[in-house]
Amino acid sequence: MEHSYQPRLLEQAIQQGWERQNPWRATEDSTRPKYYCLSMFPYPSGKLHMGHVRNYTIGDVLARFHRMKGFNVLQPMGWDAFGLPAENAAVKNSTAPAAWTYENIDYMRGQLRTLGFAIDWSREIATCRPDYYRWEQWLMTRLLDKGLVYRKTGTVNWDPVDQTVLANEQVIDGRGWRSGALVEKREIPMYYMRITAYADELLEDLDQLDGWPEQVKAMQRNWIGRSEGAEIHFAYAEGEGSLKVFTTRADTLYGATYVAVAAEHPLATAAAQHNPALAAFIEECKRGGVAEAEIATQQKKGMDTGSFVVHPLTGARLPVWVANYVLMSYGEGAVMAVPAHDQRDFDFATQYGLPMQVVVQPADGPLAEPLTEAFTADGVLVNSEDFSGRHSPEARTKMGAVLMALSSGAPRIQYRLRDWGISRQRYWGCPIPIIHCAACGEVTVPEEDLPVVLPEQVVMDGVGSPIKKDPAFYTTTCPKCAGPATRETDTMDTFVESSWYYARYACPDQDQSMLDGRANYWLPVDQYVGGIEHAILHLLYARFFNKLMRDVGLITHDEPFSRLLTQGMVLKDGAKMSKSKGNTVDPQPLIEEFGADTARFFIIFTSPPEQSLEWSDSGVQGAFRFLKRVWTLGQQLAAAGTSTSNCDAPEEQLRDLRREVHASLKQANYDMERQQFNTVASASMKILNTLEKLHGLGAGAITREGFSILLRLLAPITPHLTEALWAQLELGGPVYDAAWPVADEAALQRDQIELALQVNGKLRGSLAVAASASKEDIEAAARTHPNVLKHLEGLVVRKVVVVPGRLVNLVAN
RNA sequence: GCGACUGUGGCGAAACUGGUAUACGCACGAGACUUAAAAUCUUGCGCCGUCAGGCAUGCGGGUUCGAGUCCCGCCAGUCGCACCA
Repeated sequence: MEHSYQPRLLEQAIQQGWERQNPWRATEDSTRPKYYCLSMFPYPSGKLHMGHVRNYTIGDVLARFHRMKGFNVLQPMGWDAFGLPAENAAVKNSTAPAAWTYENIDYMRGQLRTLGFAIDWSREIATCRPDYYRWEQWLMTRLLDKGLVYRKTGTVNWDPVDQTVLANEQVIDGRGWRSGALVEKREIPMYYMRITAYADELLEDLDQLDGWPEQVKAMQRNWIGRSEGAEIHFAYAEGEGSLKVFTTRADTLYGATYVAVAAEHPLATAAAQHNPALAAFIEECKRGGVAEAEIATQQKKGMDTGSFVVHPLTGARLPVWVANYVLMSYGEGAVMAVPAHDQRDFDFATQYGLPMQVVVQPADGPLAEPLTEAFTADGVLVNSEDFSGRHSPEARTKMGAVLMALSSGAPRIQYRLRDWGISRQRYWGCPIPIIHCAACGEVTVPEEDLPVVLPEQVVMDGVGSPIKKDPAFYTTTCPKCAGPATRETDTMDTFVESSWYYARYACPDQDQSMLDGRANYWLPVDQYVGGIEHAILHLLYARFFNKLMRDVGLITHDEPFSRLLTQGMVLKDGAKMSKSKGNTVDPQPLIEEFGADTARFFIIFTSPPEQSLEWSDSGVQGAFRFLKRVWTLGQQLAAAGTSTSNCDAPEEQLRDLRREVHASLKQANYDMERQQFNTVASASMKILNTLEKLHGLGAGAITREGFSILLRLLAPITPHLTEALWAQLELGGPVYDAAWPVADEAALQRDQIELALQVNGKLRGSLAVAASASKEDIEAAARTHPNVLKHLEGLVVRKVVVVPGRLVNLVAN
């Protein structure tokens, strides 16, 4: 009597066994290579979505695979628990963000356990707990002392109706999401982290990240955006001082016909004081949000300020324009405009009838004027006094030297990367450990007073942050002078918590310091798994924090993540799953109906990890069908008992089938190493197809051998099913500790091989030859093949290409 | 707008370094078992053509004996753009 496959009961029983033995608990062990496998921790939004299931399944496959390969594996889990959605939910449901968050964590933890991940839960972290965030406050005070955190004004989205700062996602088509009011830009004081001080190192160390996808490294390089150029000073025509611009094209300096500044530039502000039209235009530029995509796609507009600056070499008076395409946040917030050699300047100059001057000609002859577009390539200089006749790169170098001699500029390296603004005017975040004292100014909270605890029993009314209205929180005394003082009421960007959690997992119970020696054992993370959407910000900030922690002496390595796997999105009907589109699939009912193993297998099988995954209910059925077949064959083998025969089958048919099993295993091992898990799942399906044939032929030992391979191959993907069958077949120990299978090379040997036969690259037949056949033998056999002879009729063979083991191609004309 | 990526049957996809395109599944067709259905099993399945054969990897070129794979130019879609996480 066969038992049917009942995943719910089976999985619960297996999980209870794991909870008793706790095999995922990791401890430092110098005798084995360590493998720290980390998946990006979730925001506790309420319940798991398919993206989480996919992310953690991929991580779990890697963790379990490496355990079977003999590594000392750590796979932790935690909660990125601060953030905006908790505040929104609190306003909507009249609950406190903390209570909502803890409830979600409890529910989602239960879901993760149901999925059977090999997680060391003793290391669980929630970033909203004071025992976690106190250490980030501690680090912040160190960084303030080192000058790596500083205060300046920054631009935010301001909702004039709700009187509140909006996140970019809360700005929809230039309007506040609740009030519908037109959003304005507003300057407020904020704290910044000096990530630009590490720009060069963040850029250069990308080269040592061999285990990262090239595309992610390329995105980070572009984001950092190092460019070599020059700073050029244009003296004000009236009054003292000069306007600084940065350019990578100093060679085009003689072609500058005007300069343009951002609306927020001091020069624009000054000029607007006695020019109402200009003031109105600047106000217009300040409308709209701060998102770069919005700014970059808006129509280019500008206005003459009426002021002039002086060209540092020619002495010409150049008009100063305000232009909305100039970004205050990049360089000096001002550009020299060279319409003939910069497309944006060309478009702007064309629109406003500003002059153009060609100063660079292409090597192959002069440009046809008037220009129809800017000539932006390097070339030979003209109309540039002493510089005429020089090539662009040479001219750039010389220009830097000449400007320096005139004190009108200097060569300079500029980054696109800006310092990281970490202040948020929100409640549900880590308090910034600073006290403002009328007498002493800005004072960091002393170490013994940390953590600055965020009160959790609050009422969210949707208007402003509770701690900004709570004297019990913000009223304090100055640590320096003991006089009355107020606490900073802004909280930190939640990217701060996620920038160092990977290190804290090594020693989550440490209450005397941020990290201890265990961090140097486990770090760097050997494999990091997460969504491609984090390719730039999170991963750059985490790399930055690693270097900060290194430089305060907490850890020794330079980079946090040795290998990175960026998993694709989960789609339904070709679109990202989202509540608004109504195309979500809840993992919970799926697991209840088919079990975690089916969900895991479907996710692994359906797409390679880095690509998007198209959800398919019938695909889930297919996965379930496959696991049922594995179960059924397992029951039959268990009933048959151990075979007395051996695997050295004399019959050719059995030898061929056994070869198929080992060939699939060999391919699967290759695919496992290159993290192409979908074809590992395919290979396991092929092996099952073959094993069913072998079982039908009564080949007991070969089938049993193949089945033990199949169970181990599937163990990382479907751990419950394989654990149960492994025990039932008495294969020894738990399958999670079984040795990873390796193909038997002897089984892969073959005497005869099939070659493809081509004439002029077209397939004309196939040829069976001895595996040992020489090129000459193969060519001779190919020339006598009837279909080949037919296609060679009237032609002379000019060349024969033999690709060993693959094909023979006769080239004839 | 800028940066990065993706595009192969009706669908998800495979083809590792250029070497027999469509493995493995899904859906669908036919059959078996069944009173029936579900489940399960067997079998067929890129397109055109009666065959011979021809045409097919988003579109247009190129390199090569040979291109899904390499190069150039387009088109479409996806992700990121600094306060969503």
